[in-house]
Amino acid sequence: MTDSELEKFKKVLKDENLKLTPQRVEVFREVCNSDEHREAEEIYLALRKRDINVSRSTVYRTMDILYKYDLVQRMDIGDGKWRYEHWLNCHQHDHLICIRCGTIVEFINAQIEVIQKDVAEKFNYQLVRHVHQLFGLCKQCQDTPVSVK
Amino acid sequence: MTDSELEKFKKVLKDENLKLTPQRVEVFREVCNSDEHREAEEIYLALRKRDINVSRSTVYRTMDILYKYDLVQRMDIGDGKWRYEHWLNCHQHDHLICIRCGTIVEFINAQIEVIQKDVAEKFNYQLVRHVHQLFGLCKQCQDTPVSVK
DNA sequence: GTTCTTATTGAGATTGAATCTCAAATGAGA
DNA sequence: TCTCATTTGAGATTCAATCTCAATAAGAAC
Repeated sequence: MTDSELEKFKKVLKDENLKLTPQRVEVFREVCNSDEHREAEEIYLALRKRDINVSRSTVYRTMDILYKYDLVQRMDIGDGKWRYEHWLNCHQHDHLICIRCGTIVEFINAQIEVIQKDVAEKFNYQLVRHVHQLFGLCKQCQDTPVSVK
Repeated sequence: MTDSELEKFKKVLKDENLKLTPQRVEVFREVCNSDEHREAEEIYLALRKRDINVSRSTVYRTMDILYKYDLVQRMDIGDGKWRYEHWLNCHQHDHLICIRCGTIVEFINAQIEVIQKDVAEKFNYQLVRHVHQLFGLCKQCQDTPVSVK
């Protein structure tokens, strides 16, 4: 987490009449300092591991704020849990997800964006956001035999 | 539900050593006779409305079977509930979803399929399935002012 | 620095979709 | 018709997420 990132967060809190608390800063720091796509629980555990005491409730609540004000992005891969990633550079991207090991890779494709706009226009929908996820087996999982117990 | 659809279902049950019960047939009939994208609970309530007594448990369990053997398709639009649609014609399609009224429209775009394959190949992923959802406002919701309470 | 007000925190309770449990009922092969 | 493994139904359980509320703390005013 750079100073400018922290400043951005402070500005959001100020603008929204939310208080700058050590807990909120620590949650934001934890999210900024990782490129993974993590669940709230994982972020909570990572904080505990660093001996930072923030309750589960506060992690969930802070993630809501970060998401609402576009400081994090979140995704749902169909298992009932939100995964969060920092959104500091804010470049739109989609995801490739390994169905065996769970590895998540980001990809960008300009063509698809154009087609999406065309499709929405064709159906008279005013496009707001999209979810585009490719599920498959990553190279490593293709090459690893499934263990039989 | 046509006779041939019922036969297909019977064949699946037979092949998988599952029993043909009236409850299973009624759940399958209910799903076949609607083009909506419904939750298990909605399917359960639709059955009750027709005075067909099938428990929630059985609806959930039957949907699992139908999904597993490709007799229905299901989707997750991020609200924690599976929506099911019959899969009798089995043509792959994606969805446009209105974020205000919930209307779901299907679309097909051959170009996107090609790009998806390219992306997966580029990252050495063996593509298995994908989720592609466009969220926005449908024409009617664009034209309807939001009521203020 | 002190006071005051209001937002925030933490712990545990609650929610809701989905799954699990187990006794009773039932399909379907012999 | 008999037998037995499968299925059903009702309620209990799971689990991520949200809610509740008393105690705590931020930060504005002085």
